[in-house]
Amino acid sequence: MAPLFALVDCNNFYASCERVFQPPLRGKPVVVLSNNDGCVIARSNEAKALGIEMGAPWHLHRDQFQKQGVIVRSSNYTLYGDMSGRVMRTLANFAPELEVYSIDEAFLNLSGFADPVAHSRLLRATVLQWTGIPVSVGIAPTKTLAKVANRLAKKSPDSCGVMALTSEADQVAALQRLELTDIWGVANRLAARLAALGIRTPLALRDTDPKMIRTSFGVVMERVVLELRGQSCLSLEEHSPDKKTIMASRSFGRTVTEEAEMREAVATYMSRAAEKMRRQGLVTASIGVFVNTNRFREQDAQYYGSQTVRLGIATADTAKLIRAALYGLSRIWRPGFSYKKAGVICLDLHQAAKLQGALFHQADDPGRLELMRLMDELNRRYGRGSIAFAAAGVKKGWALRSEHLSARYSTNAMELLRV
DNA sequence: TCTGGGGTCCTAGGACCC
DNA sequence: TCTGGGGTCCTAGGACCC
Repeated sequence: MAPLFALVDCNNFYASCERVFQPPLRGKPVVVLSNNDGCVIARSNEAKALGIEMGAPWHLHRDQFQKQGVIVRSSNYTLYGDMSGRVMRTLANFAPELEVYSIDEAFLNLSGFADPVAHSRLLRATVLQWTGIPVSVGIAPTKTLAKVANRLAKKSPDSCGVMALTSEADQVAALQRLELTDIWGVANRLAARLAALGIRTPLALRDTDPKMIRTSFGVVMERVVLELRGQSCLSLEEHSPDKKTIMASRSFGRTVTEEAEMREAVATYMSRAAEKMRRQGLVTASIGVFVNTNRFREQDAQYYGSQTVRLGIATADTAKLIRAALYGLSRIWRPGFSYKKAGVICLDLHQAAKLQGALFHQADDPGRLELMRLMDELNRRYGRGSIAFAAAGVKKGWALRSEHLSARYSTNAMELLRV
């Protein structure tokens, strides 16, 4: 069956969430600000009409907003996460397969539906009724074209929030109404490089030889071209894969100059990240710590420090991770700078459940420590990659100790050592 | 004698997304 | 004084192995 995707996108999501709980905000220009009330991260249509840009720093616009009667809200991510869940659960009633793409977007598989437009109108009305959130729907044979359709559904008042691009003629007409940077996967840098080759519009990109694009821009851009032509390269991903990294970072409301204060901040971020990690059933054997100064203050001395710390044993234990993070911080801390931001990243995440031997949870057990010592000895004596363990597809030292220290392999370890 | 070439791993950096 | 917080994927190049 020919693929047919619908992209459902919540309109001005954070601003719409605020309105659900404060109906008087309806019809008024509303903006939502980032952490520390730094900059604008969501705008109602009325705010957009006033020319307020995404990312506009609040401190530069505070007076203007006041004059224009713009209503300003600090962000409330718990609320938005909860509202997102309600929207997604509602959408799940409208398609056999659903991919939650972001907090405010989902792809639906509508292939085989007799009247996808009517279906999407019903979907739209239901989501509004059940959650109070207005959405737009774009329908097309590829995800990239569904994105295009969605954008046009938002732009065209007469579409009533649903736009389908099923025929090639419709697709061509739609692409003519957009800029290159409106295309999913094309931002300023790539648009500039494309323009240098004379490719200045979405239609021109669509009509460029994909092989040539692949040579000059790589496989990602080649897929964009094919998808614009109606050839589906990106499939629906129903099950979101495990995270590969987890980050916790913040900009400070004011600058930090004392190491003690920075240590406190890093410890807080680390415990936050560890919490996230445990909630997702993951562990890490490697974390990154970074600090940096305020890049907007060009008159200040700039510094960006980062350090990766390997733990040896994968864990989600907050205390162990904090110790490691503070060690990392001590390596990169330089006195004399005004720090603006810091954070930690959990790298190379693994599912705790898949790690055999429960080594990670009982690393203090003498028997297990002995086995680990044996494994280290093996590594030293035979070299990495030369023993049976490596043949099992083990990539890293710590993984060798973790994933393959089951009963089966530990027996082999003893035998190898006797040789 | 023949001094190649494929494969993997790691890191850094670039580009994109919401 | 004041400018967000997350993520993903790809590529290039060097080290190393066989």
